[in-house]
Amino acid sequence: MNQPTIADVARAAGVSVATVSRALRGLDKVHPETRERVLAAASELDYITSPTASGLASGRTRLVGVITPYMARWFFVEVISAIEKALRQQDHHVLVMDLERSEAPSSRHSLDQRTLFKRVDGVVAINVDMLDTEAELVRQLALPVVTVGSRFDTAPRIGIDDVGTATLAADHLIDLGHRRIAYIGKHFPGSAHTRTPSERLAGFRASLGARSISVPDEWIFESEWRARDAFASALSLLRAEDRPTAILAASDEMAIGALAAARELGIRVPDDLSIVGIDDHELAEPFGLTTVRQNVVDQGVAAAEALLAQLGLADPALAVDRSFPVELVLRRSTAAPTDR
Amino acid sequence: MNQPTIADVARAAGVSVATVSRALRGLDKVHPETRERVLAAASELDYITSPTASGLASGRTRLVGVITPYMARWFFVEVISAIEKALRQQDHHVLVMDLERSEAPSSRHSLDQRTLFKRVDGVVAINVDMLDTEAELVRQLALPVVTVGSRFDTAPRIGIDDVGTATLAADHLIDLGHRRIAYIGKHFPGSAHTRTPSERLAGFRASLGARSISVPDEWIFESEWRARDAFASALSLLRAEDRPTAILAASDEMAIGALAAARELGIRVPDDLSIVGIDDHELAEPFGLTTVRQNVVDQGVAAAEALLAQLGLADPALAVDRSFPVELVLRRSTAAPTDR
DNA sequence: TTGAAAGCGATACCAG
DNA sequence: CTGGTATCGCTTTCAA
Repeated sequence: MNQPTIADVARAAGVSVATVSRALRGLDKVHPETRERVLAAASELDYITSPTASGLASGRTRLVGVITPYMARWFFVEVISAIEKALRQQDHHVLVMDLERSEAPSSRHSLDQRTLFKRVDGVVAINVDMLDTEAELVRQLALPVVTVGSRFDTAPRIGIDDVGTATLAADHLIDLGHRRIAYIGKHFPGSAHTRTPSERLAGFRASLGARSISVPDEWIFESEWRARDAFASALSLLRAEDRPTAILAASDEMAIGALAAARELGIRVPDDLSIVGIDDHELAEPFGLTTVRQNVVDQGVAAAEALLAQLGLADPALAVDRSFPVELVLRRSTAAPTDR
Repeated sequence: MNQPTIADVARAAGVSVATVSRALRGLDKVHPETRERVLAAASELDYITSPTASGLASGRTRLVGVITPYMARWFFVEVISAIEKALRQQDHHVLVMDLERSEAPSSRHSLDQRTLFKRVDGVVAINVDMLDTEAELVRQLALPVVTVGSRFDTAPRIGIDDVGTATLAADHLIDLGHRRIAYIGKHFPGSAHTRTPSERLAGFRASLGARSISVPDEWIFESEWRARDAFASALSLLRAEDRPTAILAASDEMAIGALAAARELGIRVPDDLSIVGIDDHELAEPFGLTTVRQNVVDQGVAAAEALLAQLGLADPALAVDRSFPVELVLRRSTAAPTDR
């Protein structure tokens, strides 16, 4: 079945294509009665505007690029999903660009013109540190940008206070009486995702520093932000003769890995070891993990709004930095250290 | 900076736009020397074909719609990520359409013409049962389709043998000596995702039936396929006076929920209870979960290939059903039942 | 092998 | 408020 074009609608409604275009897009300066007739004809014919044609003519594709260092991780997929749903409500679609290079986890793919030019109206960058060439490209294309977590030029940044979040978690451990605290989640050099990891580590250090508590370097673990790697780190940490009484993991996925490691070694949580995470991942509750909760959906929606605002499709006041609150959630993985 | 158009390249190379178009797309009937000149001019100018214009003229958008009942779940995000990467290598992009309706988990969004018409060249449907209207629409638009898991008309279907997979897991429990086995993961009526759940349940029943083992209805749990819900189900199951010696969870996420429930109740795994899952989720290894492994990346790549094949961009022989092997992975969550 | 020109299906400016 | 028409940038006959 051949799809009808705007000309068909015009003919059916007895008006010009120009009028159809206006009527359909809800522009003013169209007589209500005329609009009525156009709408009727359009729905009668099952007419749908061709995105390609309208894109070519208007220069807007209604497509938004979402750039991410990896998509298959809790925070990332949750936020992408929220962005996608929010944008779809405004008739926009998401083009995911996963920079992860499975063959070589520490390096990553880069963006090129082909990916961006005329393809998308704007970009949401989720916790990616743009390469110089990418940044240059984005600036050159003058694409509206919103970031989640990381920073880019003066683009609106949506996120949480990562330093404060980690401080909150560390303070909790200290308040319980812990003084021997390890940290899992320092980023690898050359990672595509560095801002959040380094800020959380900074928050951890700030908290301990404020109470003059010191941490040996071997207790600060570089780790990919996922359970598997944290599991390995925690295993080696907990097998050592001299082990900490508490672990702060920079994400719940890592905290759960640490939990599994403790379980593996027969170390009781929280009796022998306290573990605190950050995120409030779906598994945190079933596993009784104490954590600092952040609301990812809110952040995704905010990112979508900030982008739409820059596209002139939402209140311009929404195109600003927004920092969302976090909250300590006490469960059963933390307790006062046992004297020994 | 204004982006150069095909006319600029033509001028620079001293040929017509038609020739530029051919040369750039690698069509034959272009003199090697001419092509050389065109390519040089194009790269000199940093020329990039406008996807919108080329889309309008050719009718191909190089966009593929990926339809999914939810994107923020292990299997789904992993397969989407694989599809996206595979397609990007062929210069195609993915438009994710997440049908999940957060307000009302049991219902879902539906696709409409706006989403599909002229927007995408083809569709990959991941475990979605299409509504009649959607199916009708897709047929009407004559869009190439590939499915992962579920079925659609005669479209190539990529997946595993779900019945056999569940049978394999159940057989393992039975072989260990279990006769009192519960199942978590029956789908809710009205769910958007039914085929895999019902096939796995069928596999479970087939396995037990073959040995004349019966299961009380209360031991078959309806559950959303995620840890949280399985946790709740397992809790009520394990609190009962009369409880099973083993649980088969239709996915690892649910198995992990069950693991947490056992831990919560002080039930030892595998001593007092065996748990087996399906998937080989990232957390399966750290938690020592016995499971049936499926390779999701392979399936994603295969789906991308099957779609590209239908678009004439890959070996036509790839546009066929493909069933991938699964494998039982023994870990520490299963053992012979203890007499009592 | 190459070029000229007719679309592709809208948008948006300029008149009326 | 409505219509005519140039334009967006490329693809694709049709001729040469």
